[in-house]
Amino acid sequence: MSPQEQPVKEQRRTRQRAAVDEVLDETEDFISAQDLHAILRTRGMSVGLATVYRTLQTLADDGRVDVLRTAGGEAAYRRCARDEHHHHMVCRSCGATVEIAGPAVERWTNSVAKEHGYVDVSHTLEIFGTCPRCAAQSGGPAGR
Amino acid sequence: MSPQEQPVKEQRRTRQRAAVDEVLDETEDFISAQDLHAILRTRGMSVGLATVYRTLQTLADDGRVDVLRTAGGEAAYRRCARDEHHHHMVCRSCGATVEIAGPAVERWTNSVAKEHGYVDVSHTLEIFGTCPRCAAQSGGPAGR
DNA sequence: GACCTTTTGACAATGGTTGTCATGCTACAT
DNA sequence: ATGTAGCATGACAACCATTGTCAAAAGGTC
Repeated sequence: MSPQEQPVKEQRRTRQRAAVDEVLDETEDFISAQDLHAILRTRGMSVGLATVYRTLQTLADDGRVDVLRTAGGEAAYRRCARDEHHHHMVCRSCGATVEIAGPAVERWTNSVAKEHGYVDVSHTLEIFGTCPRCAAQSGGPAGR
Repeated sequence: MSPQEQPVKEQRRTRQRAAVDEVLDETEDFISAQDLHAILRTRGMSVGLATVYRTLQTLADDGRVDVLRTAGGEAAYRRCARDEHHHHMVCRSCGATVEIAGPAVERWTNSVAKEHGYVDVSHTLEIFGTCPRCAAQSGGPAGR
């Protein structure tokens, strides 16, 4: 309902944005602005921290990357493979991410919203767990 | 699986904790540590900000309050009415909160997790929208 | 190349949250 | 009631992610 279709404001192509884009392309899992900045530094491509923040924010606003708040309150970004709305299941130890679509959940949230008269609803849903690989490593039984 | 049942560490009862508890009891919606601290000040019950943070954190650790990260990354707390796992639908403008239980969602997340071999899963789900009252006020049609 | 805008970057500023540590208070034993 | 031990408190500094500032640099155009 009312999906303000701003055709994504035209932007200039700069070395810095290309660099951020590149890292996002190569990175499978969620990454924080700070980490991304650190990686750029490592590669010798010096980009201002503020610029990284601005670039990621712009990408997020345009829906070209997914944003996720970690438990610590930091923002993490990730290039989304699919355009439609979807969610993520993230591994607590290695960060491996699985994109998941849940039509059922979408329907459910909508019905709940309608039931209570809420309009213009959105929602966030993230699943955290331990992926098979990490589970296998850190000892099967004897949790910790 | 391994629900580390720490019987809630015994704690001393202090004036400050009682004060925080009281505010939580009276507050229907999510409230940030800062706001809670401000309220205490208003009432003349001076409690250190650090103490408010510590108290809320402890309560959250013990599962006696729900924690929610706002879009801005701030933590908001709320006494949960029900003990079992549940979610919230929060109004963007007035903060009115509805507690909702979604057995279907729980089952869905579990099946998704199992499907991908993830174990020890947890999840966060929050719904944001505009409650009927606020929707009525801020003009029906002509969004903004 | 000249020109106008957008973008960048270094750094300050902000704002929430946590750490520090001397002092205060609770709980419990005397 | 008094003493005692140790957790709790509070004032403030320290942190850390993020945002604001603004002059200098780069992109796009003519």
